[in-house]
Amino acid sequence: MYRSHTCGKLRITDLNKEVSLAGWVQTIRKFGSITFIDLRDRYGITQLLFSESLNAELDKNPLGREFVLQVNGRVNERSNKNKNIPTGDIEIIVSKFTVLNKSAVPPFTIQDDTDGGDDIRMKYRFLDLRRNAVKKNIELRYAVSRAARNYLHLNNFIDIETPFLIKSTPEGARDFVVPSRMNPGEFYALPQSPQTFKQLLMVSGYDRYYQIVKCFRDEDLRADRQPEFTQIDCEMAFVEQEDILQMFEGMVKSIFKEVNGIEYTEPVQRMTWEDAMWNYGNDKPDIRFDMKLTNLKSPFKQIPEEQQFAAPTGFNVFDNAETVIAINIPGGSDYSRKQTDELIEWVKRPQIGMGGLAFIKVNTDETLKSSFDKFFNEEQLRNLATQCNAKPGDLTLILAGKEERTRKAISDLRLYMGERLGLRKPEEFMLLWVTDFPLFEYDDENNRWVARHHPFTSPKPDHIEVMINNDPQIKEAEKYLEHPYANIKANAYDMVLNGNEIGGGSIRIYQRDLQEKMFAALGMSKEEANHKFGFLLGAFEYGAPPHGGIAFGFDRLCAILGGSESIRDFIAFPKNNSGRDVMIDAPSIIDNKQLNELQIKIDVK
RNA sequence: GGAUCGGUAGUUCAGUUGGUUAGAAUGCCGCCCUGUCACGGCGGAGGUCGCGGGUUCGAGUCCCGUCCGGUCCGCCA
Repeated sequence: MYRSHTCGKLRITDLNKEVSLAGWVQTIRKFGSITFIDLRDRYGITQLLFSESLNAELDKNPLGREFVLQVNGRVNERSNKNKNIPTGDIEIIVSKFTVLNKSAVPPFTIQDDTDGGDDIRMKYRFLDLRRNAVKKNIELRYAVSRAARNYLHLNNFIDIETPFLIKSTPEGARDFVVPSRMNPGEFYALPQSPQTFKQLLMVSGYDRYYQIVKCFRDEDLRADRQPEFTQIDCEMAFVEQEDILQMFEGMVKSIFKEVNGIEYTEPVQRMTWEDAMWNYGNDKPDIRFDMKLTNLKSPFKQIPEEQQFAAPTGFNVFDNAETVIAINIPGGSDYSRKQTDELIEWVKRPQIGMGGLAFIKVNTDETLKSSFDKFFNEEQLRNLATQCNAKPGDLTLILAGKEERTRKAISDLRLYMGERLGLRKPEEFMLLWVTDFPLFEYDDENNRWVARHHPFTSPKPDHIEVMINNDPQIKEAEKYLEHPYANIKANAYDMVLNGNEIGGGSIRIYQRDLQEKMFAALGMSKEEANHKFGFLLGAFEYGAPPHGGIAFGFDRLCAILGGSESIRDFIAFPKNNSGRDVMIDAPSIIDNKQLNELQIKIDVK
């Protein structure tokens, strides 16, 4: 037996017990005739005391950090207690020790506050995982998984595995492909999600399915995006949108409670996509703080008469712009020239890409100062400020330009200012359902309409006719906002947590003819649709029930619950920005024998 | 595909206007220490300044290229 207890277990109540422990050497503190060693395992740290003959023996067999050590000894009360650790009242007086394995000097310190940078820690991820900071993330991930499974199990969902080697259907993201040796020249694709399989399971009568499952997308990465990532993938039959929203806000609340101890009792707020875009410039608004936008001019939506841009013409930046949007910063009037200049530089960065930023200060004495004073008289300025809800002491920021870019920029600016004002409190969690997404969006690059969510999403019943009766082909990309398709809404919904999309889903199409019309609307020929999705269309002929579902980004959810921006911290063995695993050095070249078997020739430029 | 920041000791970083022998902290090694827990004290070793080219009397520092890493845009749900 290697150990009777773990290194986190023993307390003052275990005094004088004969115990054995095994673990890794965290630190060695030598004092000539006695030596303290902190022994670490997954559960904690216990102090070992080597004295007299044992200490002499240590001198003959010097230990190092991260050596694997097994000891026998007696639990002793410390003369100087350490209040910082749970085992701090006791120590083990060692009577026998065995070095189970040596360790090379680790390239960085295995401590909460390590000296290692990201690069070296990823290369030696197996050592990084020994650190508390990483370990608690991995444990949190397991807690989230457990909470989700418990909830879903209690609600009659069953976990069914679906295949990883499937057919490539390049809609949306790029597929990872896998060559088939037995079928030369042919390839499997790794699933971007188990979408069609879970729909087939609904046809099969498994009316509540879930899976915590790896998905794969061959797209460029970010701090919150990995090529392989995990989803909590769910589907239900005989449900309407409302059933799904209820069921899954229940799940997320249950995860909050079990993982973070948060009682989220109030119902999750709802917002249509159009309102989200209009008021926040963003389809995943952070509603922990208000600061709604004031739309002064926009082709996106008809602005009601009473809210229309009251400012007169004369300032060409506003006059020439497609869109003018303002945001009011409470208490911002004391911003100095330097600070407003900084904001202007901030929006001019390539990532934001605006030409500039206009502002009006409403000073506490109600005098006005704007960056475009010379174009307007005081009354006009005051009207504009009032229209933006600016009160004495406020600063109103105004962006003008092309609709899409301006809306995105002001949304980014809103988040940036919220951050600066400390309104994005990390300890606060605010959920939101965004509903009624557009069914289609226009792909400028390929000049065609594509499914915003995916092609299995059902249109709002009122919009089916518009979809069927209009030709998707349009010639001028500029006109897409006026195309009837631009206004078709989907039975689709996203769950948003603190400005992050954590889940998204839809009520699906379950009739063959409507699904065929959907494919046609996306510019797919009958043959193409049959070739790609014939199995699904066929299944819909055999009693497909109404169904819908949702998928949660598991890694991201864990990261947010753990208070981190980066999902890499919550994945045991993540990949870097270029999709590489720097520890095992993948991907890598394969040898000619393998290539020959696959009948593949490499032609790298 | 694009933008941007970085690469100097095992590690994290500093290195001024281009100028003698490239520094600090930490880690590592040795000696001393009976109550430490970020132990302490003394001493020591440790560098192809990512790589290649250029400018210059002289390059860690300036220029060009390239590789690697971080962040973001495009892309992706």
